[in-house]
Amino acid sequence: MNSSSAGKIPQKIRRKQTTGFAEAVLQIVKKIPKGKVLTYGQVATIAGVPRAARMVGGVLHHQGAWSRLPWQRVINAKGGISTYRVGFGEKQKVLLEREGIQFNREGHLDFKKYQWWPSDKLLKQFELDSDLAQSISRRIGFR
DNA sequence: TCAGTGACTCCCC
DNA sequence: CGGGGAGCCACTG
Repeated sequence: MNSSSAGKIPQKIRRKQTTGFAEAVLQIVKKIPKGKVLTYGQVATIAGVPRAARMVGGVLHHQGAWSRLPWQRVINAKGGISTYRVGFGEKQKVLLEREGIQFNREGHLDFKKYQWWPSDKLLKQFELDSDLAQSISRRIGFR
C-alpha cells in the first residue's frame, strides 16, 4: 500500500503506518524470534533502505508500546535500549530480560549471544538483494 | 511543494 | 566510556 491509496481510507479508521517501508518493517520485526534482537539499522537494511534506521524507530513508535508487535526486540547499534527517551526504556528492558536477555552494567547486551539474522528463505521473501544480505550478515558475524 | 522531525548511526575528541 | 555534531531519509502538515 502506498500513501496515495492510503488516502482513500475513511477517516474514522485510525490506521497504523501501512506504506511500503513501514509495512516491510512490521513484517520483519514480527519475525524476530523470542530472545533475539535486531538493530534499527539492520531492520532498515532488510526493509531495503540501509540508512533509514530513524524511520524504523518512527514506525515502531507509531505502533505503540502496547502493540502486539515484539518491538522490544529492536535495539540500537550500541546494543542498548533507545526507548528511555520516550518513557518505555524500563518496560523494554523488562520484556527482554523476561526472554532471557541479559544486559551488562553499561546497559548493553552481547550481540554474539542475541543477534538474529533472517534465514535465506526469509531474506528472499523480504526481497533483500542477496549480495547486500551476504555482506551485511558477514559484517554482523553470520558468516 | 518543502521544511521539519526523529524509538538512529557514525565519527571525533 | 561519553558526549557533541553532522548526516540520514520516509513521512507529515
